[in-house]
Amino acid sequence: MNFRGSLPLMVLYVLSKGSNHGYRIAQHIESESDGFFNVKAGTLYPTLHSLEKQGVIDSYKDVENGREVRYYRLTSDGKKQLDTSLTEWDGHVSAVNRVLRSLK
Amino acid sequence: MNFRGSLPLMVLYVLSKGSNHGYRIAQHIESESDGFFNVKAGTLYPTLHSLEKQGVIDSYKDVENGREVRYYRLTSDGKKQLDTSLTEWDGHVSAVNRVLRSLK
DNA sequence: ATCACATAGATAGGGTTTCTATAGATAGGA
DNA sequence: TCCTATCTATAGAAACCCTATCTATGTGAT
Repeated sequence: MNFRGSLPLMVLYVLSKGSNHGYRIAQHIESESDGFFNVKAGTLYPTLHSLEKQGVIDSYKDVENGREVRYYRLTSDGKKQLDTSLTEWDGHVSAVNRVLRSLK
Repeated sequence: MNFRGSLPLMVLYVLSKGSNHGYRIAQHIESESDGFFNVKAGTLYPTLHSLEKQGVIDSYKDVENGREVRYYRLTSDGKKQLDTSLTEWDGHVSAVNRVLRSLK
């Protein structure tokens, strides 16, 4: 798929709009990107575990349609991290685009 | 530095404007990105070697100011690859941005 | 009732990318 | 002569992301 490091950023962003569980986060990223991203379970869950380990998200179990699911929630560190990551993403995109417009 | 996979794209782009040697490619990317990117030798040369192995660039030795330097040149496969990579980069950026504008 | 599919979560193992660190050589200016 | 900029290169490791595989439950169709 090649997320180029943008998956954690998108996950943090989605969670900043409300706690959610893995499967739904993946679906949301897929639908909002118009199918550009295909978030596989094997990519998503290690990413969620890593973000939790970093302390930018935490999790709790809840019941959804009679089934136990794990909800993820942005921590206050996660909010700061999201701001930083958004700025870094914009900086990266505009830097690449400057190079790709050079030498015209 | 975290190039997020954009270094090969920028290298191919720079070479599409004319053959060049490693050190100059790095300098160009650094200056045109206004210093956002710091292209270390240990990142650049493995990338160049990898692109050459893929056949999208080739190289030859030349003399520059009385010194032997290795020039890199885009192959015809490299031109196609550059087009593909540019399209993919634009697609990726707009897909991420769609997700980052969602749930507003 | 049972079969298929969507939902939900997880890990193993590997490949690619990028990093830091290190090495070596030459040209030009002080 | 020595220092700095130029120029190329590899080793080793960390980070990131992939595919593949596994388990389990709820729901709708047949």
